[in-house]
Amino acid sequence: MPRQPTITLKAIAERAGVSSMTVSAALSGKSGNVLISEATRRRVLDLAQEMGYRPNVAARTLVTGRTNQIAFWTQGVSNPYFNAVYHLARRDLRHYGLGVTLLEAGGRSPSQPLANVDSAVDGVVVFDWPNGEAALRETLATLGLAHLPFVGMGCYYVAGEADYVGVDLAAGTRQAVEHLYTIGCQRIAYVVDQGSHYETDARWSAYTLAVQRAGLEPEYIVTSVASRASARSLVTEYFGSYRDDKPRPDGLFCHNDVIASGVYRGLCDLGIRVPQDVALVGCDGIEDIEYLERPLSTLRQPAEQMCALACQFLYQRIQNASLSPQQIVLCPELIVRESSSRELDKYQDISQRS
Amino acid sequence: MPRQPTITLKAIAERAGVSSMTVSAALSGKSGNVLISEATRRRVLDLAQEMGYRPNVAARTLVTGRTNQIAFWTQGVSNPYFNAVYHLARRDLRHYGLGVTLLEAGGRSPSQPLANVDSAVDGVVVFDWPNGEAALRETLATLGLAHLPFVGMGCYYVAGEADYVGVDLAAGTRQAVEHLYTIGCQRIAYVVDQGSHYETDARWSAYTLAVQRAGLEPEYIVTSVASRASARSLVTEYFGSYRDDKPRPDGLFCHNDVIASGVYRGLCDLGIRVPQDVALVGCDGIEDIEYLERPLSTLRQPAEQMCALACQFLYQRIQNASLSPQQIVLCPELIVRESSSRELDKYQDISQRS
DNA sequence: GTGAAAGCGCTAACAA
DNA sequence: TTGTTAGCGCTTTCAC
Repeated sequence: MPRQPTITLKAIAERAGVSSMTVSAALSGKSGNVLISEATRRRVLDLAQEMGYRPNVAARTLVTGRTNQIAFWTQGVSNPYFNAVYHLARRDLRHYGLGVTLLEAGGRSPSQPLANVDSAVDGVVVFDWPNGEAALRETLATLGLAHLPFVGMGCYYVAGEADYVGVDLAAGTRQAVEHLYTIGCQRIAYVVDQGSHYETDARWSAYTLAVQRAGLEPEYIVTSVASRASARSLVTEYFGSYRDDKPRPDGLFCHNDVIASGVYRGLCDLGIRVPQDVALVGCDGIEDIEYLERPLSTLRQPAEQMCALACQFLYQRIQNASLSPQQIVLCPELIVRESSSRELDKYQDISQRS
Repeated sequence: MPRQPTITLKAIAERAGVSSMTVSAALSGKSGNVLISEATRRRVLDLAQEMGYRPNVAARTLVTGRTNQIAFWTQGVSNPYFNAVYHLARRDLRHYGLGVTLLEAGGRSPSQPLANVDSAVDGVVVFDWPNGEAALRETLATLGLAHLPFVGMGCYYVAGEADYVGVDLAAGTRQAVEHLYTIGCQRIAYVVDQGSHYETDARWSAYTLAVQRAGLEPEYIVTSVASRASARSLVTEYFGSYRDDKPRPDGLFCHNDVIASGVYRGLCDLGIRVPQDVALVGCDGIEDIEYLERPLSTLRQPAEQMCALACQFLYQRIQNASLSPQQIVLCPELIVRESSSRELDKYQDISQRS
């Protein structure tokens, strides 16, 4: 690789007739005990501009020990909600001058990615990590990163020593179930995928409780993976096997919106009407479920606020490791759209228009 | 920041009773002229494992001049198709031991991001860059990165000296238009956003030509931005203002699937039936348009193959800068779904079922 | 205000 | 097969 003629501090220093240290100080605008005269600063700045100087990040990192890179640690990458959150966090971190490296933790332990190509980072944003703080710290320790600042973010959170921004899906789920009950659903099921460790999920327990409190029987519809296709075929199978004389769910709360949209399609396949025959509520708040012929209700997570706070917490901790833990829990918002609207008559009309 | 006790090569060397250079060679498995005995190698490897050694990437980069990081350069980040492509490329590059830094070029010149926090990279994947190779090289030169290897990828490509993997949307667009014509559309319009420099876009010109060749009049429906919301409101306005006695488009080819799904929703709003009243074809092949009540036809881009080839080309160029340019053009695939199906009778039935 | 010297952790060259 | 030396480009410390 033809390494192109690198413009170093020294090169600028020579042309400016000063030492390379002076150039460094001038460029970095140090307000420490080192002061550079306005004249030299200008001269150096102009020269750097003119010569097209670009600092060597590796050299700087080597001596300062700071990379200005943050790892964004996630379980999976194939969900629109993840992408929305990821890009929000990227933007927030950029405001702090921090770049982002995406870390996809295959299974429960992301040791592989962290240990690999991914360059060193100054901190980690841990998104929707379901295994608790202890396990997280242990994993980090295994990687020799015990002291690496991190912030938890998302719907899994437990009180601990770490900074986190939680989202209280239990409260939201309760709301969603009550909503379904209120509009008249008598058999409310929960659609979830196996991979979601769903027995320890706040949605699962909150759903179970809420349904029981309403005097109904919980019913779990479990698909193998959290994909649209999988949810669709599951629904076709599950609902397709019902006879007319047997009761079937008339309200579905879905673990997330991707599942919900697969479920919706599955119901379409069977000619089951939403919301008249089955009402549907998803979770997350991804954009595309709003654009279905029958827009889906959802439990919208406060992604913007969550990211903003988490990035702020992390930035502050990087600046000052001895800060006391910052922990906050946000609430999702139940967005009621046509898929679970009580004004059934209205939709009866519309569905007959064609 | 309490810098934790770093495990360096030297530390391992001392414990192993060898020089740090030996350790370096043993760990990197050098097959060059430097050979390490199997015994020392084992000892060093075990020790490194035991002490939890993690190489200092910055130091390595400083001396080798290689970061093993690739910049993924894109125009915008808010499109599901982009996300799909991005993650595909990430995976492909990881196979080559390369990490990825996402570079979002705000306007036409991404100088800002490249010059900023983003660490140095060994190469660039340029995705759907509409401004041509010359402009690209110029931009790189401005940044002092004239010799940085890059590969172009996507639907904008022109013959030149650079490696690229193109997608021939002109051919695909022709197919799409002909398809719409074949199923009986007599007034086929093109829905596009202003930001897409659409007059220089292959889709635009191919659409225009194909429509004219069919003896029809081109009609451009132009929205301000490429968002679902914008497309939806545009359609509501555009079609809402038509009287029954005036002809209106009965076939729409959309610049991309995001626009298509907004258009679809807008048509729903107006009670216009798809495909009976208006047939719809999008472009890209994002997943969620397959899950609408009326799945959308689309011009599916060969994202997997495109990414695989582009990453391969880039990797090879990084290894060997003097390779002759590798250029290839792939074809999109027209996927016909219900939104433009000719079996209108069938859908007539379905739409009356409720 | 500025400069000189040292060194971050690693690898490339050469010598042994 | 292994060790020695040098240096990547930058910042930090301390002396001037």
